[in-house]
Amino acid sequence: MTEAISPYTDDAALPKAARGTARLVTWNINSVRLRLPLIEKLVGLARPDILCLQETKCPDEAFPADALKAMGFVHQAFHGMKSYNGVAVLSRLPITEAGPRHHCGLEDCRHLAVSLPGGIELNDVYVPAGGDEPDPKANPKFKHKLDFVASQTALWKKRKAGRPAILVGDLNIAPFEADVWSHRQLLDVVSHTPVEVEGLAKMRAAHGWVDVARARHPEPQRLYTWWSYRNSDWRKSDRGRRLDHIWVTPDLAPKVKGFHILRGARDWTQPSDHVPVAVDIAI
DNA sequence: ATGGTTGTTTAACAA
Repeated sequence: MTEAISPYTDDAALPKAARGTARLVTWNINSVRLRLPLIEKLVGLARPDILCLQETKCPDEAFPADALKAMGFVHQAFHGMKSYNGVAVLSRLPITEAGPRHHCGLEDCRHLAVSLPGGIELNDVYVPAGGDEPDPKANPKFKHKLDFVASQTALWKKRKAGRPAILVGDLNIAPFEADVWSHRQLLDVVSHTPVEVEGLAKMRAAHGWVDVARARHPEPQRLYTWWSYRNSDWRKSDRGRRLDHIWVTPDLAPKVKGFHILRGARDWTQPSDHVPVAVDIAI
């Protein structure tokens, strides 16, 4: 399963999905309404069968369902709110919503679970960013982040193993040293602190999740999916982090036939600060 | 060390 080649693609270099696979793309879109043209561009380039979005920033009654149907996503599940958060699963394949939406006693639109044909459960997750101060006592947003990850851990621990499942999304944690531009300089920066990394490791272990990116591209290969808006030249400084993840249950790992980080999207007009991440699975 | 940018909504707030 290991590949020495880079999973990064710029616009022209993205291969078609392998025969007999479905292509699933996850993307923190940072406003679905503002970036509809970018979704259209992604669809033309990558032809995803399923597109999982985070940070749609859009209440359900204002969700651009018709425009996305016109792009071929006739099956949709979305769960949004005003201004913040929001997740959506857009699909060419039939989906039915199944599973919990709420965590930490909040209805803050960070998790959607759907069933795919064949009974695979797909989870679209948006973990809280956690604010600036990595101290749960001083910073309620960081506490919420840790609590949310713990809630996910409890959920996956009690879920029966053996059923094929996929978990994707913006988990807002870069778990390994090669997932950030400087391990040493980010040890105290929310997204890469030891307590978050440990929390995410527990969540992963709770269901035997396979981290697709790292299974195919082990350390020390550096992998990022997010580059801050606050760098004048993101490509030159390359101060990225791997915050967006695709996890599969062990039975699905051998069915993963392709994995791509669409880095070129960071240079599109009015880009998201996250880029799309794609996986091709024989399902 | 600090500040750097973006989106939603309109001066903060979150990321």
